Amino acid sequence: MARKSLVGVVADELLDRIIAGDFPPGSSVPGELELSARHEVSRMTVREAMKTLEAQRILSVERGRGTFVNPLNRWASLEAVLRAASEGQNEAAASVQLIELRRMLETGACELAAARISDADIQTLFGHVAAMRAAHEVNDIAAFVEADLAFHDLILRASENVFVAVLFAPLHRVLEKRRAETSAVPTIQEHAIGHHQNIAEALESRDPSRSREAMDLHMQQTLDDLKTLVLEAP
Amino acid sequence: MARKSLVGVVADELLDRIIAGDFPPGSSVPGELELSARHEVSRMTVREAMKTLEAQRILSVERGRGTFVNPLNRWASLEAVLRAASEGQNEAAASVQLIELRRMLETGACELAAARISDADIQTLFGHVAAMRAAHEVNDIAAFVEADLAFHDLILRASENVFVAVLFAPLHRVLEKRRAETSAVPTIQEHAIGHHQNIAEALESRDPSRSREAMDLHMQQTLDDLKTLVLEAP
DNA sequence: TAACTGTAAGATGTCTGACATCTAACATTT
DNA sequence: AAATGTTAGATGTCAGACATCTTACAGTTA
Repeated sequence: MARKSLVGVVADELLDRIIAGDFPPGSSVPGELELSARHEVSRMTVREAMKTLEAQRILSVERGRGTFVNPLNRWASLEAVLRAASEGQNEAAASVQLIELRRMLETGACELAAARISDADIQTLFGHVAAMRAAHEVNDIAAFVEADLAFHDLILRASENVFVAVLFAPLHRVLEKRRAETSAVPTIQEHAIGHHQNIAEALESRDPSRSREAMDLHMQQTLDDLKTLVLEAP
Repeated sequence: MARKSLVGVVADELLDRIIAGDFPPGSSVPGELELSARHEVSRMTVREAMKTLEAQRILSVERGRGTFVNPLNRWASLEAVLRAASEGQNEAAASVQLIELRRMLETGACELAAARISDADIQTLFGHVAAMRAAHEVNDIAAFVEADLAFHDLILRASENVFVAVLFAPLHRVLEKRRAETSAVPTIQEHAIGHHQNIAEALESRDPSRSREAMDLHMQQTLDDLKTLVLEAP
């Protein structure tokens, strides 16, 4: 594990304090000098930390006046918004909203892919499904998850829409660990295999709306799985 | 207009050179010292510029080794990806892909909103449609666009999904000016009014799939309008 | 020969202190 | 009362220095 630089630590701590409500949106954060004293680093280090938060539109720096916290809906970092939205008892709600978002992007990408995916890629999709079946047989969770991710990634790429991939990347990072958990349940694995098979067949038929529907059912199942897991968790 | 700081200028110029292909993905950018000489600024200014690009996942800085350009699909900034994707003759394709993305988010949000929007908000929606009609009568383009944007923003908020709003914000900024152009055509205004009316009525019926369909038709029309405009443009 | 080790070059990480410039509030002058 | 000057405090930029990490290479040793 890479040790974090001081800049990263300061940026994290500052973001934590913002999320904790120490500096509500619209208010100003302490001056660079005060922060450098607070965190026991030089002013330049504080400035670099600020720059990273400014690039994510979390802070607005105004020369001569100070540095201000932007309202949450202007933040450009999905991870930061997730941290803020997961505060308190909102973690479950945030998880559901993330799946909702994923559903929009994946069903949309699947609909586009139906008209654009190559024959070779379709065969690869069936290959991934076969790999999922094989992994399920021998109870190899890691291999199962890998084939699962490859399946979805391929559809994303087959949509030939760069921006979808860009917006999906942070979502992918956030949902990664949760997917490993859900995929550990054998019953859920079987459901997933069936859904993936349906999606691949729908894409093979080149029918956009059927493809979208197939992916939508899969997403609905994922959402249901998450809800039962969240509800059952102590 | 605010004059840009040196940091912003250096970051922009560096991003320009990256997009121009001077430093392809995977390769390293010149060292901080070399860049500070090239742009005639201090090393600290270069470092702060790098930090902004690193926060957008455009660059990866590795201590002791150098600074490297990430592949485009890891970039977290929609604006930067748009600039890169619009290079050469790809601008039209990029515009189409942006609309495709907008379609996914707006239809998804509309579907969610159908089950969550309040009665008061629905009345406000009809109010916005009325405002669009009034603006159309007197040919007030600015007022028309304002009501149009307010209509869509309200649906986004009514979806009660924070992350959708976060992802949509940069899209909004990018598409803002284009919408002003398309909204200037009277025929397109009439089309838009009809579609908005349908969307509001669909939401009023609380039918998610009907609401999604109504928004989808609107997005389809927007895409068609864009295509004819792009094709007709000299 | 092969493996280990020390050295040095080059890169980023951080610090210190200084000066420049912008903003806002206050004091002064007209 | 309005215009102007002053000042405090904030961010913007600079210069130079030292620390630390990575890599390559030469030299040493088994």
